[in-house]
This record gives sequence, C-alpha cells and structure tokens, in this order.
Amino acid sequence: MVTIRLHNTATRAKEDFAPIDPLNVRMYVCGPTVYDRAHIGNARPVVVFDVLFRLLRHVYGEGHVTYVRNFTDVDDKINATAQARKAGGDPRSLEVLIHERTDETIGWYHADMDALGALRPTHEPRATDYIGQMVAMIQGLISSGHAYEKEGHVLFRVRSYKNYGALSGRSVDDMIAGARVEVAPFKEDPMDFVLWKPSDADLPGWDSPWGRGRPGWHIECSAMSHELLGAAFDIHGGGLDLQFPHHENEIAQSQCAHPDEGFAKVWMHNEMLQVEGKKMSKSLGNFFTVRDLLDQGIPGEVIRMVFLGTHYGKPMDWTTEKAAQAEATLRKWRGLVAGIEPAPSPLSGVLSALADDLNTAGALAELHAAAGRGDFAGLAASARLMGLLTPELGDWVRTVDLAPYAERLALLRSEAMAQKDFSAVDSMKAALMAAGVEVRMSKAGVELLPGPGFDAGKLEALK
RNA sequence: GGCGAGUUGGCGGAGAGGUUACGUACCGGAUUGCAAAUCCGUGUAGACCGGUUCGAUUCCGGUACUCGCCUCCA
Repeated sequence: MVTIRLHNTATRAKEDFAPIDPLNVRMYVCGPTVYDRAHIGNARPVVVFDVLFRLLRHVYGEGHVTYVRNFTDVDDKINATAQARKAGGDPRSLEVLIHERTDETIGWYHADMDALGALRPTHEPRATDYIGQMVAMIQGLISSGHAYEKEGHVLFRVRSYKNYGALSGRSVDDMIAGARVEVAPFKEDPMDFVLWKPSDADLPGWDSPWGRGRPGWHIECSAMSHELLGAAFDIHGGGLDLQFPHHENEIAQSQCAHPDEGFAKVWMHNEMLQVEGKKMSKSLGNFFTVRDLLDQGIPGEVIRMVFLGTHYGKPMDWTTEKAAQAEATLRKWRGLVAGIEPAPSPLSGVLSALADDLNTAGALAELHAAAGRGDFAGLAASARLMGLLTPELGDWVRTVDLAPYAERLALLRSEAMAQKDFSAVDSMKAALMAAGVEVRMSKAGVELLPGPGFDAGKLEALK
C-alpha cells in the first residue's frame, strides 16, 4: 500500500500517515459561513482537500473514508442580510428570512464547488442542526471548570488549558502583548473567548440553560466533529488564517471536553490565495467569486487546474495568464484522451507525488510526461485521480459540429489549388480563426477544432 | 511586536548533493500554397554573503527583499 505523507501543522513536520482505523479514515474541514457567494479564495481549501479525499479513497477504498465539511449558518453577516431584507419591507419573520438566505447560499456553494469538480463530502452538517450538542458540550466544560457563565455569556477559560497556543506556536502572554484581544466586562481574562452569547429579539436564538442565545463560532466545529467523527479522528483541515484563533480554540474546547482522546491527529492548513500578486480585497478591486469566473467563461476545470499547479502549503497567485495556460493544456490533454479508455490504475509517479504531501504540481509534471510519451490511458486515469479530465467537467470543450465548415473549406481549397488563387480560402480561414477555431490544413485534408476563446456566435457570419 | 511562508531560466514550476526537469513563450529546422497543429533542435536559471563537501541551486548559518496571519476573511 502507498504510504501517504502529510505535513502536520501541529508538529511542523512531514509525517507518515497512519489512520486510527483504516476501515474508516476520518477527516474534518472547516467549511464556509454561508452569507454570500464563495469567493475564489474560499475555493482553494475545497479543491485541496478534495484531492486529499480522492487520494484517501483511492488508497483506503471509497467506502472507508468519512469526510465532514460544515456549513456555518449562524453568523452576524447572515443576520445582517436578513435584517436588511426585513427592513426593505419583506413581511416574513427574521427566522424565515435567515433560513431562506442560508438555503440560497448553500445552493450556490454546491453549484460552484460542483463546477470545480469537488466531490461532495460524506456529511455537510449545518451548525443550526447541532445546537443541542453544542449546549451539552458547553455544559460539560462549565462543570469541569473550563468555562464560566457571566451576564448571559458563557466563556472559555483559556488559562485552564495549559497547551493553549501549541498549534499556532504562540504563548498566551505573547498574545496578550499583541493586544488585539477584545476586552469585555464579562471576561475574567482578555484571552477568554465566547462559547455562548445572548440574543435579543432582533436576532435568532435558541433556548439554553443561560437563556435565549446563540453559539460562538468555535464551538460549532468542536461539537459537529465530535458528533460525526468521534472524539479522536485523523485529519483536520482548513485555511491557514483559521489556525489562530479558530483551530486553537477548537483544540482547547475539544481536549477539555474529552481529555485523553486526542482530537485531531494531523492538522493541515492551506496557504492563502492572492490575485495578480496582491491580497484579494474589495478595496483593490481584485475581489471576485467563483461564479464571476465561471460567468466569464473560465471553465471550472481550468480553475481547478490552476489551483493544482501550486502546492497547497505555498501562497498561490491567481492570474489570468495561468488560467490561459491551464486552458490550453487541458484542451490538448482532452484531445489526447478523447475516446481512450482510462487505464485501470493511475500512474505510480502521479500517485507517489500526491502521496508526498499532496505534491499536485509534481503530479501535473507526471501527467505532462505521460502525455509526452503517448501513454494516454495512463494520463486519463491519473488525471481522474486528481479530478481532472473527468467526464463531468468536460462540457466546456465545445461539441459544436464544425464538419460542415471543414467540408466547405476543403472544397474552396481544392478549387484554389487548381486556380492558384487562395484569397477565398484565406478569408474563410481568417473568419474561422477570428471565431477561435483552430484551422489545420494538410495533405490529408482539413481539420477544424475549437481553440482558446472559441465563440460559436461568430460562426454565424460564415453561414 | 508575535507567528509563518517564499525568493529557481521571459512567465509558471518540480525533484535530486554531482547527470537535459517539465510546461509555456522566444529562436532555428522539418512540414505547409501561407498558416496552424505536429516533430526535431539551440539558448536562457537558482536573491545575496559565508560555511560543510572532492563537488551545492539542492545541507547549515546569516543578510536582504516579498508576502501572509495575529481583525468570527479559507
């Protein structure tokens, strides 16, 4: 069996991966807060951990991997959107509007991530469906002295967990010195974070021993991972920005609630995404969603390919240049594997690259090598392991029938050859190329293929 | 201030202590009515300083620069 090696943020080392239970490999990845369309940066962990999910399924068997990715559907931004709709005259209740908003957003998320070729996780729990488990976990933390109630809030007593800060490599005292901690009158210590907070009438809330309120962000993941994966599981993933404080807090909560269980064995963090060399932000005008790219005609498979070109542990730069290159390569490869039955198993070079801490860029190099040596069956099988060249993602390679144009061009050409006048051929060729068609003429005949920027609409002029 | 990542040829980007990465672009050639596609080929690297070594882009130390996180933003 292939040995998978993964970089564990918790130990800062690349380690051999040995599942707790090879018959049920368990992975939890922090999912989106569903207040709006997923932006391009949100898509990176989705693709990264999708590759890992596929690799684990390949190695341990499809039925032996449980992948959980949550939806955070209780959040102030969601509330704000619903409140805005309410203020805009919508007569329905806040709870209904909130639920409508999160349902809508989850639908978008699924559509957009499907377009990137990401498999759906085994479970996609919504935080609001696990309030009971959160309340129970909070109660346990209070009774064991790790949390306390004050003014309707329940706070986690950070000083009660001695390993706090181990994941992100900081000490509590350093963090205090950083001074960017919220000081509140109900906190014993500035570092303490909220497990439960009160809701007024304008906010969604659930009944609890501490009154009507809503959970803090961090407790969601602790409660849901425990419910669906158990107190100890194999891999916990997410963006590097979640390392602190979110994951640090998750560890504190879960370890204190279930001492000696271990919680997540391997922590994996993907580095952040930038756009054209700069941090993506609305103020720089380089902020865009996955849907924006899809609407611009950039296929999901191309977006996926661009992501796979950079190792997940390195900052990734999204550029239009990369997208163009990825599209050209995929067009070429799709042409090569068309009609080819994929090999029964992926190439060992691709598999070992992926097993080496998800070296997707190295794996792509192996795919190039396979294409170069003419191993199209191996190329097809290996690409599929990475979620590329799959039947589901192939729609963007247009299936417009260019044969009539090819016949006409061939006819014009044979006439031109006889009369030594190629002007008619050249003008038709120019028109085809303007429509993004790749024109190939040889002694064998004329071949037309849709190329980069192919626009079927421009073919109308040729009719 | 704390934590972390990075710096390879025009661009993207990999592995390996010593042998051509690879892709793409450019250039030359074959082919073509002209092109495209395809094939062949040349050239272009390893931020800087020092150390280890017979030999380092690859290991170690330092410097510079870039970027990110520490703000419920993946």
